Amino acid sequence: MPELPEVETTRRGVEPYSRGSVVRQLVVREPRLRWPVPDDLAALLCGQTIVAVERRAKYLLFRTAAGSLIVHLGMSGSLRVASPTEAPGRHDHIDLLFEGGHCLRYNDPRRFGCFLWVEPGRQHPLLSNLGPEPLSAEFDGETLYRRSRGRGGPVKNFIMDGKVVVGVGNIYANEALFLSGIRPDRRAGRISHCRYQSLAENIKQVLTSAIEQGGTTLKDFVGGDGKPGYFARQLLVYGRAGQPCKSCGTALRELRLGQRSSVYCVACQR
DNA sequence: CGCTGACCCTGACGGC
DNA sequence: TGCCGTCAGGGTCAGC
Repeated sequence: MPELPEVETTRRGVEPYSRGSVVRQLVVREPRLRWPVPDDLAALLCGQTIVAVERRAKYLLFRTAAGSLIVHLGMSGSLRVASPTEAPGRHDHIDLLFEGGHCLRYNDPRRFGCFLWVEPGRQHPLLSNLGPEPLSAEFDGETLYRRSRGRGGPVKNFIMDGKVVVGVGNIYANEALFLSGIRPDRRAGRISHCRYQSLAENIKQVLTSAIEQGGTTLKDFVGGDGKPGYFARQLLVYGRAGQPCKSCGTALRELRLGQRSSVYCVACQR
């Protein structure tokens, strides 16, 4: 489920229920996530006040004076506000219970996500070596151009490389490349500065508008079914192989790059 | 260092 | 109805 907009939507959704609250209990029903949930995580968290909920790449960071809880939603994870009286369902692996009775419930069928801990002032290995945030000023066409020189792999893999820029998942990589008229299999090192300028702008654009759309369904998401605004999105190429290009009508083609499906228009993208 | 492919896991879907 | 292969929005890691 989660690409960066979903994670940011989740952050905004859970923040009002977490910040300023004291953790009463952590209930781990299934510790076998991408990495095992640390045995002492509950002990470390209990009694701590969440002072901030931040996001770095697709990681959520729950800050406390004693350290930070790191949450990743993986491919199929979600975090929502639940009532502790509500019986946990299938794949509801973890509950974070607060003083005052509310609860954040983590569901993850595929268990590619993680719940980890990092000491204050220290950098978790998973978070070191991450590239710039796509919506920050330090990410631009220049960044992409410079880092792409000498690289022979497909541009789509390049922009999905977390060391280059974080948070560009498969959906938005496809969408941004379409908007910039760049074929996903073009060699990264052979694309002009000018086209990278356009690509960086479109990455920002597509992520920003997706976050805004996520925001429109925020209320339902937090209180209810745990589905952010994914279905409200209008996608131009992702998931539309064989269907006509919305710009020129040519049937969209699909190819696989790095085991991930890539959809593009042979006429609009070069 | 850059790139490729295997792998982690469950569930949905299409073909037979 | 069931079985089987394929695919799914994440990312790490080993090996070349």
